[in-house]
Amino acid sequence: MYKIATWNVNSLRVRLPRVLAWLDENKPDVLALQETKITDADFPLEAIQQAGYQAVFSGQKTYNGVAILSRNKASDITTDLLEFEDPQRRVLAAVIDNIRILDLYIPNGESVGSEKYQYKLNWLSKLDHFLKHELKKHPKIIVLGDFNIAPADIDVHDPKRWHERIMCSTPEREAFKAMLNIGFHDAFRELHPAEKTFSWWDYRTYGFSQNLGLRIDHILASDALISHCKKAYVDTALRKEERPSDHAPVVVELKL
DNA sequence: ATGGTTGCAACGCAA
Repeated sequence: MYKIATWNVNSLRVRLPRVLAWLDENKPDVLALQETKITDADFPLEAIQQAGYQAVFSGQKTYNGVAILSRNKASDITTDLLEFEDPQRRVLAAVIDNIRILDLYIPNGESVGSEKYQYKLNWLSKLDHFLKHELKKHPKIIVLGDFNIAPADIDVHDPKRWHERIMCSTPEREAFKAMLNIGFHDAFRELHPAEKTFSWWDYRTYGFSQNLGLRIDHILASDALISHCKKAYVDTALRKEERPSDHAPVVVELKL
C-alpha cells in the first residue's frame, strides 16, 4: 500500500524528533507538513535525509511554512496559487511517483467577519481557480493539509457551540463543498461515512483529554484516485505524548 | 470554559 499523510506540526524545530519517530514507525511514502515555522535556510534537511527521506519546502520566519517529505524524488514544484502573490508560505505542490501532491495550509481566519476571515475567503477563491487549473494538467491529484474547515457538523465535537463560528461557517463549508464539486473526494469521509473523528484539539481548553476536537485536516483524492484509497485514519498516538502538536497526522493508504 | 495553552521571540501576535 502507498501511504500518504498530512500533519500540522506547529513548529518543525520543536517537533523534529516526533516527525523522525513518526517516519520511522509509519514509513509513509509521502508526508506533507504545515506550520513548519522555519526558514528554508534553517530547514533540517540532513536529519530528514538521514531518515531516508527527501524534502521540498517553502518556509518563512515565525509563521506558516509547508514541506513535503517523500521516499522518492519530487518534481514540478509550485509554491504559489495562480495569480496570487502572497508572502505567507502556505502552498507547496509537487509531482511524486506520478501523483500530483498539493500541500496546503489554509488560513485560520481568526473569527467570522474579521479581516483575517476575509483573507481566508479570498484565499479559498484563489484556491478554487488553482485546483481547476491543476486538475486539467494532472488527473491524479492528492490535496492535503490543514484546511481549517470542519466540513460538517459530524466533524465537530459540539456543533451548537461552534455554530457559524470560525472553521464551521457556511461560507467556509461552501468553499469546501466547491472543492468536492470540481472533482475531489474527502477520503476519510468516503471510507467512514458516519465516524466522528477529529484531527485537532485546542491546547487552550485541554481539548484532547475530553476529545473536544474538530476534523479540519483533510486528504482529498481526485476522481482518478479515490477508488484507489483503501484506508483513511487519524493517528492520535502522538497527540497523547508530552509536548504534542495540537494536530494529529491524517493518513490514507492507496492501492495503486 | 468567550477562557485557556503553545510557539516564536523577546511583546504581543497567531493559532
